[in-house]
Amino acid sequence: MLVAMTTSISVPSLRRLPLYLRLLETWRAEGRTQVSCTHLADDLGFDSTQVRKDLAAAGATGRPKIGYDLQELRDVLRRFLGWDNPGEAFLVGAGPLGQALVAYEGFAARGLAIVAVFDPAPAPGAMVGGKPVLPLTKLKDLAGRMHVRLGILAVPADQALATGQLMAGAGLQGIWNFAPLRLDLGAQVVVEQVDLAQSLAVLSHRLASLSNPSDPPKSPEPP
Amino acid sequence: MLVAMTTSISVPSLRRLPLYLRLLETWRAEGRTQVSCTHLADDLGFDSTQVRKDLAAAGATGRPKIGYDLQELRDVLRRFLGWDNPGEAFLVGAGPLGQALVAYEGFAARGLAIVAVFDPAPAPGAMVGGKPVLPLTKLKDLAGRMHVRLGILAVPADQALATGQLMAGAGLQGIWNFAPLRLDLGAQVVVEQVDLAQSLAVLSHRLASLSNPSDPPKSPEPP
DNA sequence: GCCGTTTCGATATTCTTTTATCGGTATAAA
DNA sequence: TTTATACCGATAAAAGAATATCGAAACGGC
Ligand SMILES: NC(=O)c1ccc[n+]([C@@H]2O[C@H](COP(=O)([O-])OP(=O)(O)OC[C@H]3O[C@@H](n4cnc5c(N)ncnc54)[C@H](O)[C@@H]3O)[C@@H](O)[C@H]2O)c1
Ligand SMILES: NC(=O)c1ccc[n+]([C@@H]2O[C@H](COP(=O)([O-])OP(=O)(O)OC[C@H]3O[C@@H](n4cnc5c(N)ncnc54)[C@H](O)[C@@H]3O)[C@@H](O)[C@H]2O)c1
Repeated sequence: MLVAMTTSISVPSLRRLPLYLRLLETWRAEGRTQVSCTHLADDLGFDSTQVRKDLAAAGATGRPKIGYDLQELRDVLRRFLGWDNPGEAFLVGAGPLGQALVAYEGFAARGLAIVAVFDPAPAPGAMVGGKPVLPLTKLKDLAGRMHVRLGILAVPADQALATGQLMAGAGLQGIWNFAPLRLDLGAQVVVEQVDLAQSLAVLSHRLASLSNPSDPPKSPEPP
Repeated sequence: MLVAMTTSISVPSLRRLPLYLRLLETWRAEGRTQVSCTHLADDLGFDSTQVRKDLAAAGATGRPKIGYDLQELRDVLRRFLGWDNPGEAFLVGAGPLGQALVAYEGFAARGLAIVAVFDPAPAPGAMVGGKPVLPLTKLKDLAGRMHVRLGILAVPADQALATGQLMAGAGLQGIWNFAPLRLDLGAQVVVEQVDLAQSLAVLSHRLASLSNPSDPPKSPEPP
């Protein structure tokens, strides 16, 4: 067992870990066995010290001159994120977004397996991504029997709160919420919000200030 | 014309603006005409000072005791983000995710209109979300004639760089990239990354440290 | 075996972001 | 009018994160 961490990792650091992991997978496929913070930082445009801090926060340890063992670093990061063993998840909401999520094969590498799809009143025999669509009424029973902890919420915004409460009541401990709505389900349930509007806001504003350069976001003009 | 800002808004602030805007739209539908930072902060779990700063950075101005005029605040925020007039965008990649994005009606309220869909070799007459799917070869010509500035990139990761370069070459100034890959298209093109893995990492780690509480993320125990 | 180079790990500094505090203003009730 | 209250705006302090600096360790070449 690993020694307990004294300090918690910051959210910005946490969000960078998948970027490192992705690069590691690429390099592993190319046959490399060693990596250094410098390489990771160069490739991602970060500072090498920052990368080293992030990796250290995740529990990775390297050796001077050598760097990190690629395989070991990958395993440490995956274990730290809980991506080493497949976590089973329920998808609630079989709309276009839900269908895209079920079809996405990238989740497998992130320790996520969608094991059931729910919708309020599915047509009998309805399938999404090769999986049958089950009525919401079966959610609680199945969650209990399958010991599923994670739910993906992809229902219309006006249904999201009620559906989220239903999922929490069914015993799901984490909810990945794609509805554009802040969910408060109490301290027992971990809610992570996916908000495209936030990302779009950054892009829109940069684009707007590009054509209307009253507010230069970053002017790299050497003096 | 507004007076030029001396200081740029921070990305965290920028990302919070859509949350305010969403709440404002809700309250506007309920008939409210005035809002205060306190209300916004309470509803979102933020600090009221932080909200006030964000709104000020966006150019909004309120009045003591009164708060902000809801309609005016909404307009200021939308104008600041460039969401007041519909920006036209091309969608490249008509896979499941692309189809979900085309079908999404929430973009209209964020000043985004997908006006054309592209794929490498669409079947003749192929339609997605009521729009014809055009071959990639037509992208450059159409982008020039329609003066489209924004592209949404939803192609497989191994195609993303080449496709992104194609889009940049066609004159698109902003690219909203959904492929799990860091795109570097030079300083001319604004690239905003949508990375579900980053969001999932936060959720996974919180969920993992929930069942293995060696690293309590936040322990709100009053002394 | 010695030396230069590379890279980790730790510490320190700077920058950014968040939170707290205070003063002033407008409204409504007394 | 006076007074209480709610709120904005500005300034200051604190916390947090990014960047810079330094020492130590290990490998390869001489
Ligand atoms: N489609 C996108 O690209 C996109 C982008 C960003 C955010 N979102 C958000 O994701 C959510 C889903 O998007 P969508 O386009 O698939 O929406 P949608 O409205 O087209 O489909 C929602 C699905 O949920 C089902 N549903 C309705 N009520 C339900 C309930 N109470 N419990 C379970 N299922 C229920 C519906 O039957 C439907 O199949 C929405 O909140 C949307 O705002 C979507
Ligand atoms: N589906 C999801 O839920 C999801 C989630 C996160 C990220 N993503 C990412 O979004 C992207 C698209 O996802 P998807 O599930 O729709 O992928 P997909 O592979 O199923 O579909 C991609 C589409 O792009 C088209 N395409 C292929 N090469 C192209 C090219 N050179 N130019 C233009 N179009 C091309 C294909 O014909 C196909 O229609 C992928 O990079 C994926 O990793 C998807």
